Amino acid sequence: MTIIDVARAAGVAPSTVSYVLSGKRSISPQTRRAVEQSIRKLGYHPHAGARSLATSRTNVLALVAPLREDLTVMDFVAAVATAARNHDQDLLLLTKDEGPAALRRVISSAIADALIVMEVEAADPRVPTLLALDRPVVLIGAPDQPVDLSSVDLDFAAAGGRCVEHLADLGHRSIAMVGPAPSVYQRGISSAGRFLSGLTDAAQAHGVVAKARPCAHNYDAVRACLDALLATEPTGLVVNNEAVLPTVLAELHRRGLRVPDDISVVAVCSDSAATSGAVPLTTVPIPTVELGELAVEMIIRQLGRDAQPETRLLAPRLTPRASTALRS
Amino acid sequence: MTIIDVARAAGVAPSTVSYVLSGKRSISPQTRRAVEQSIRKLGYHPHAGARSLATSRTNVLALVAPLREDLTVMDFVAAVATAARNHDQDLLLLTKDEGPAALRRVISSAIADALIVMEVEAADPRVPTLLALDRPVVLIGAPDQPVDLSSVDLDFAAAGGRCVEHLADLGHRSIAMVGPAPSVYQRGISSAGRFLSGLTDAAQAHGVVAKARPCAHNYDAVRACLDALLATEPTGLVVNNEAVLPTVLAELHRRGLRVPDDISVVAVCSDSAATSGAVPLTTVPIPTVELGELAVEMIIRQLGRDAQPETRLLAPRLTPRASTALRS
DNA sequence: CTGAAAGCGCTTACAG
DNA sequence: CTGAAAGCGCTTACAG
Repeated sequence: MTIIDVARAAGVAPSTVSYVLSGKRSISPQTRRAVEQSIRKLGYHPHAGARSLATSRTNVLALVAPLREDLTVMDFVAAVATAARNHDQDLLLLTKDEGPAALRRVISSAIADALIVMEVEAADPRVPTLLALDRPVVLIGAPDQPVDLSSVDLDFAAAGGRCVEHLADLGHRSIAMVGPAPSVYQRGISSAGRFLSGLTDAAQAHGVVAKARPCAHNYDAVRACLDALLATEPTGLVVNNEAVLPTVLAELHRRGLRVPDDISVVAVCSDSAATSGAVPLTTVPIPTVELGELAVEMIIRQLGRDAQPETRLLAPRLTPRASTALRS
Repeated sequence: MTIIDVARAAGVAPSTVSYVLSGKRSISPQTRRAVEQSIRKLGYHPHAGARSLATSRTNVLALVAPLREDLTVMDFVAAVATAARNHDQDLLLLTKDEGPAALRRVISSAIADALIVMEVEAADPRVPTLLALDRPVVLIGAPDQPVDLSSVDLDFAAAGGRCVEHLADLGHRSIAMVGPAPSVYQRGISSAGRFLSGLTDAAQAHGVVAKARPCAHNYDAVRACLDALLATEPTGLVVNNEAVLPTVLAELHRRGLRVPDDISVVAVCSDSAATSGAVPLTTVPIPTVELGELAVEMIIRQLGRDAQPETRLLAPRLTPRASTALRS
């Protein structure tokens, strides 16, 4: 089933079929109709390899994702996959631990046209490769030190600030934050640091006392973290660590702290995590759908003409729910 | 950077480079060395499209996944991606909601060689397409009515039985089960039904009273479900619904039921969910890594010679932890 | 508005 | 053990 079969069935030359498909030159209505009918009747799909050989374009985007158990990562993968299809691109999935060689391979072999890379760390060994590739690249998650690559991210500094502002508006004067695992800070995932400094700055600006701690993903770490944070009896708690969120809430309950009566809680998490517990949580969601769509749009734009690297930070939005209340 | 450049650099014919790469004929050690050196020096990667055009093989596997917020789905995607790379295949990611047309497109366009499809439902519209494609297909999750396609899955009937057996061994005589959402049963995801009947059969065999309820993913549903299940004061609880697990545990605590003192809990969930709360949970994990590896192996085998469709159900393993104890 | 043909970069019979 | 050449199925200048 090739373009020649379609051409024969429609009584035209193969090149005409090609032009009907690409729309790159004007075709008489009758010819177009005949060709389109043959295509449909024969169920013709052009051979991707042949097309890629002729055009040096694959219409495949590669997404490099850290494939761990993490709902936010899952959300991003889903968002990028959907956005890619909306732009007539297929999505190749690469795992983070394949390293720089996989990026070279996929581009040099013309398996994909461009790369979307999640969670690029400070001093990430993939950055030099990404730059050398000289292909469209968009990072999801702005890196610590700015590199000469495009990226999209939530404005985590503003998000940290927004959480403080919300609690301050409700009269809270002492707040605490459960952060990501220490390893996240160490690896230089900048969102963690930016959230923290946004929170700290806003606390200062609002005259609020703020205390922050990282928190690893296990029960003992959660207990130790809360022991430290609750010592000064904060009335507001910010949780920027979706993995430990259920455990944090369970632990507050165990300690006799009612939400929001004794302590207000605002979390950075997905909507489904926010609404599955007894108390619906006030959240600043990570806009994965918008970020995925934006990343794909930027890649597509770069595939057209070569654009300058740009960084787009989306403004956070806070969804108030029942877990935050006026300080009693 | 083509095979001709490599050939020139090594002083051989392009076909020789090809044969060095494929190992399909014997090459003198000197020639081989020269070619391999040129390949490395030039950083040569064969053009995937050209290769696919010449061989009608892409070395790409397509995975059709339901991209919702679900850690088990994430685990499967990660497992299949890793297994694919271990077999020198790349992974194209398709979403479940693209439907049958996407399957035809990907195969007819020679974008991928074979399909791994998750969560095929009873009367799934994709099944006829999958059969008509006449390409290697492996389902992850055995469908309700057996179809003429290969599949891999956990033996959910045995898993349900294993949970009962474990609780019965500990002296429990009345148990309850929190099942997946009603919609899951309705859609005919067979794992839910098979788990339930395995549990029911084993209960009968062990002289245990068992009560089961589906449970949607929100707080009210969890409360209603537990209201119904706890009315008869079971001493053992089986949770086959990872999404509501934290909420179920929180709700038990709220009702003053201590785990495992008042009620033993065994869950079907990932290890990370099992160990993040106050009480480490006895679990029957879904062996996503093994299933993903198995699915890829079966696909690769089918790509070689055409094999008969086969269904492989992996035996469940139960990991005892602190959430189950002798009935007091 | 349409066609004939070169060329994209591989693989693999065919030949030696 | 190695090479020259046909062919895979497209696209796109070139020509009319």
